[in-house]
Amino acid sequence: MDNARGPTAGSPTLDEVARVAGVSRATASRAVNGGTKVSEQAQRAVDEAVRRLGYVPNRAARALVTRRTGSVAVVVPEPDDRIFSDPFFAGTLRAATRVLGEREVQLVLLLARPGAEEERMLRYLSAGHVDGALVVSHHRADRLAELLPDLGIPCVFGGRPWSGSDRVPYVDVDNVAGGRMATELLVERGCTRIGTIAGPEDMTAAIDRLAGFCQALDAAGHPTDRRAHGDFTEEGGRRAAEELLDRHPDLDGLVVASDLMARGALAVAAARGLRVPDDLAVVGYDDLGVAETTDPPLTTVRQPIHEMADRATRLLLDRIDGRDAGGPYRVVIPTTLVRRATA
Amino acid sequence: MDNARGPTAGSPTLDEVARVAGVSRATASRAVNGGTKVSEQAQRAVDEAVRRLGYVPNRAARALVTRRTGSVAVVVPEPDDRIFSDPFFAGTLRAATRVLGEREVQLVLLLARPGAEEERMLRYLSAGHVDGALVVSHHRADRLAELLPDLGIPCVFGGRPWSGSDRVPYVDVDNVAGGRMATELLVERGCTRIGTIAGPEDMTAAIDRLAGFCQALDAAGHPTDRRAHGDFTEEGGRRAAEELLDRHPDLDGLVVASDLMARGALAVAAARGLRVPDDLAVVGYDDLGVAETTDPPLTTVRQPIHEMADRATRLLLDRIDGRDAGGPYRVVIPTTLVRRATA
DNA sequence: GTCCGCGGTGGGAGCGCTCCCACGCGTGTT
DNA sequence: AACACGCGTGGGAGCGCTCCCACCGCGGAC
Repeated sequence: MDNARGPTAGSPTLDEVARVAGVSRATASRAVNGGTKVSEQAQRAVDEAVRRLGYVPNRAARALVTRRTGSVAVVVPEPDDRIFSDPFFAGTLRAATRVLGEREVQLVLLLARPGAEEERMLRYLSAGHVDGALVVSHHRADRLAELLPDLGIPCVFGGRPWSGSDRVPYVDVDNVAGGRMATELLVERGCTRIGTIAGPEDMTAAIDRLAGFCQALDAAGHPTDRRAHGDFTEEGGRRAAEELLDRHPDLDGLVVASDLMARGALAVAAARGLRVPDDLAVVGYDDLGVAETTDPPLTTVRQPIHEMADRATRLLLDRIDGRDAGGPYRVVIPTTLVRRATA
Repeated sequence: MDNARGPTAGSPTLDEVARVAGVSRATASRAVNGGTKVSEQAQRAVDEAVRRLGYVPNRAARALVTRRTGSVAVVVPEPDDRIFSDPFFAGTLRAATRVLGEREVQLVLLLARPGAEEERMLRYLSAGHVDGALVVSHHRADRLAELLPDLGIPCVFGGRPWSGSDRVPYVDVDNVAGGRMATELLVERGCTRIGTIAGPEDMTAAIDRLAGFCQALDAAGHPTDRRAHGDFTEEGGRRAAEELLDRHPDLDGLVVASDLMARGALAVAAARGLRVPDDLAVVGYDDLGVAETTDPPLTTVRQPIHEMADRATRLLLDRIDGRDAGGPYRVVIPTTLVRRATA
């Protein structure tokens, strides 16, 4: 890369590449863009020129004519700080970064609090500044899943959206099955008084896990009314556990909708002198780092969020490229049970 | 917004706006871009046309001629998942989003693990795909602060970089003062056997806090060798506290470099039957949500990270606009002590 | 030998925008 | 009365790229 170059001071253009390679600009363009219909000789000459000049295509110029920006938005409609500590979000962002990076696609982060910012976000998306949107939405409040399909921009949801899930493609973890598996483990273990610390009632993941819990208990003929709700934080899990154990001191099994909440519950159990798993068997949910470090190590349901986000991103890319564009599309990734010491 | 428009199916162009407003494209352009030298009448006509057509400027076309992309990168050189749970990072991202949103500047997120991805990131940054970079870097490992200034792209660091801090503008919290304040509080309280749980030795924030700790103890004539290191996590704090209390069972004051670690330490103290603050006074660091919910509520040093990130982003924008471009620039934001129950 | 077809090529238009420059007009200065 | 100068304006070039289309040469089919 010798930066001392021709007439213009800035970065080299395709014209310069063409001149150095001794071909026309059109041929240089073809060669640069994965050369079909380019002779081997021309291809080599262009490659060499690109290397020598340190040529990098000008994104803006390309976008102007192709009407593609080469960037996608990751949309987070509700960025209270909690979203960052949410491993679901973190994992999604990581996987998305990787997949998009492979394709040289930019990741534009759009955080918007409900209200004015939400509107600006919609305007932004409809203005064609990005080629597509990956939405990491969680709560009932936002109506994004209803609005986005009408904007005419390809989008995919990471996690089933609260409403509009029939109109919008999404990739989700099989939370119903996950909740069921966790509960069945306790049933098989011989627990008969099984409760749950569920997640917030306005999040689909929480609803689904609770549904799985109920399915399993119904099938076993156990009652399903031993529940408390937490907010997916450790502190929330602690509070919910206190409440639940106050109401049902005879609990012998506990399904907790997140590992963080399970850690809080474990602390409460310890404080009350309950031995885990002998007096109280506990199953968590996530397996994203926390479960291995609890005391005792937590038996839990593993969410393959990395795989999920990977799939979601690729699905989005496919839709942007016009593949798979037929109708809504959904992928549900199976969960697995990871047995450790608490059940 | 009537989308049934003239000849072209796509979004309206400036030409159409000009035609509808009855002015030339040049005048329309001036009016759209914060009209200097535009008559009030023309301005009104253009505004009206923009409104009626739902005109949104084409970013690519604008970028092509202005040589400005209207986007900046937030660079995270080391995205192990922990970065996401790091409140420092979360706060930075939030504040940056807000400031950039005001100016309609895109936030492009660049996560790169050391190695091949790092190189791609540098190539990306030097290719002019973004107008500037806000680097949220923490560890000693990355050499970004040394490499970035030579790339000819405006950049600002959030948090003092490990090396190259003389060449690069940054905004940081005054961690030395913070560590000193925390320690002085314990000294004033009458503690004489004061220890610290410091952060990782390869992070400037941790080093600085430790330096402040030593300053205060030196000034008071107390020894500074009662230390252990943690990794800023609760579990790490727990381990460090065990180690420190094993070595120095007579400790009566403890300065902890993060609230999360302090929470772990608090648990250890409780397990050992130490009353806080009577037997052991504890001061944390961060005050970003955790400190309020510990038991007892944690006295801590508040990091105004939001303000920090806000300043950093504005500084970056200034440099991009050519203001303040003279030499390295640094801002250090003061910390404040928040007294609660542990000291 | 003529003609078609096809792989490879170059010319040129044009994507939507900004900005330079020249122009016309009214006002103030000499 | 002649000139300078400001402001608001429009014409036009050109940013760097892709893609359409015409072209050229060569092989095979007739």
